[in-house]
Amino acid sequence: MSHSTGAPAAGVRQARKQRTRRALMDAALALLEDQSLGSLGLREVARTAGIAPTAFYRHFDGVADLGVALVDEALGSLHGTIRTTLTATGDSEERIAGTVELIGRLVADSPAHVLFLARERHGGVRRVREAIGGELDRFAVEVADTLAALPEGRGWERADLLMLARLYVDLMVTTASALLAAGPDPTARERVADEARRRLRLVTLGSRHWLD
Amino acid sequence: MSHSTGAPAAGVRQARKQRTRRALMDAALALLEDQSLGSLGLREVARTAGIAPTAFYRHFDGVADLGVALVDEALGSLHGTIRTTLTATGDSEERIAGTVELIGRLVADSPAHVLFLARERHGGVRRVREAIGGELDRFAVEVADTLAALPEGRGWERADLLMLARLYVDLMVTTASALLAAGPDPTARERVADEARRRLRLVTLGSRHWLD
DNA sequence: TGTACATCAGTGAACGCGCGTTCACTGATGTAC
DNA sequence: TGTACATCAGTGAACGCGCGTTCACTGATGTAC
Repeated sequence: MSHSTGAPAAGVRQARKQRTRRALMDAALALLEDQSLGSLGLREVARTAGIAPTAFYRHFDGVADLGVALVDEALGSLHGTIRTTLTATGDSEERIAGTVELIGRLVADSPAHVLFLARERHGGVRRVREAIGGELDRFAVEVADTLAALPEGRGWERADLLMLARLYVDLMVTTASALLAAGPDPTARERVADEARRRLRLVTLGSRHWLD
Repeated sequence: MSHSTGAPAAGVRQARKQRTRRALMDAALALLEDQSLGSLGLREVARTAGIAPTAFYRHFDGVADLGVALVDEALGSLHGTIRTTLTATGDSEERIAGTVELIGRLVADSPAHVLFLARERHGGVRRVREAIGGELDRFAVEVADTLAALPEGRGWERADLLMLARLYVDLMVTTASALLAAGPDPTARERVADEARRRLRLVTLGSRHWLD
């Protein structure tokens, strides 16, 4: 039986390595639920992942390096998503609701990643802090570009568009973090979402009168 | 000479204890410049403060306890200050400038405290995180009360006032943190201050049309 | 297909080190008379 | 003011422990022929 079919042949080793790497990142995310990256131990992560401490080095230089990989994973896939939401048809109230829903889904789907980002954005590990800052900056630039292409962005100076985009990004990060802090209680979550929509409404209102 | 004047008599011991406590907190603040509270060691702090590790326990239960004391110190004195700025006479543009200046002064006067707050606000030590959250909440309530008493606050619902107050608090924290990240370069600092003023202008603009 | 050799992810022992916490102590400060 | 006792901030030795990193290794997977 075992030798009958044309097996995938190559890549078994590579696939196993990927699985171990995944296990290390998942273990780290779980442990980071109640501590910060700076206090996360290499042995602790390896133990949780079920491998020997020394095998850690086959995947990462150290814990900070793993942290940077987590940043890529958490924010790398996000870029396209927000553009879709912002350019969705409908009035601004609908787009606001869509944005808050998007954040809600993000937090529901990958709570550990979101917590990690909120915690390490100003955390004690420089390389990770800078990686997050860089990603969020690039993200803000994309939002600014999207806004520039919308009718609402007509006549805006670039600096103002960037300011608005960064404000939106900060609001989104704050909302995500507040949603996490609210815990699993639906009432508390709805309260956070409601406040987030009010904030977005206020900012949208301000931007509508920016050129007055 | 040494026995001539009526010396303070009592309180020498207490004064010395206070000085050691101060030294511990200063040592911690210095060490927290490039790490987070969760990875800060008791021995490390004691060593930097110049006392034996065991003496630490005469002042704090542990590093988390010291962290809570730092939160009180950093935010406890702040409450009165912002009310003065918000109720200052002048148009909104002047009050915006005053607020950003206030934050600038705060960051210039106690950079270590501000960095500590930004870092531990979402940090890995629950007690400290909750202490900061509680202080900022109380702070937002004060801002909301102040806004309610201003002519601009007429006719606002309480929930909206609180939303606006919390938004202002978040903007201030974000600005303080961005100022720190900008480093000592005056040009970079001015760029951050400029963006902060733009943000406040936008939010003020939105609030002016909130009741339309 | 079968064989011989190369690669390399994961192992386990070993190292020196700094950690948090305990304990009995010291000696200056405080207090009662 | 002087004396005798109490308080208590800070000391220093000692403990067991988990840490990050090194090293030579194993054995399954990959490759060349």
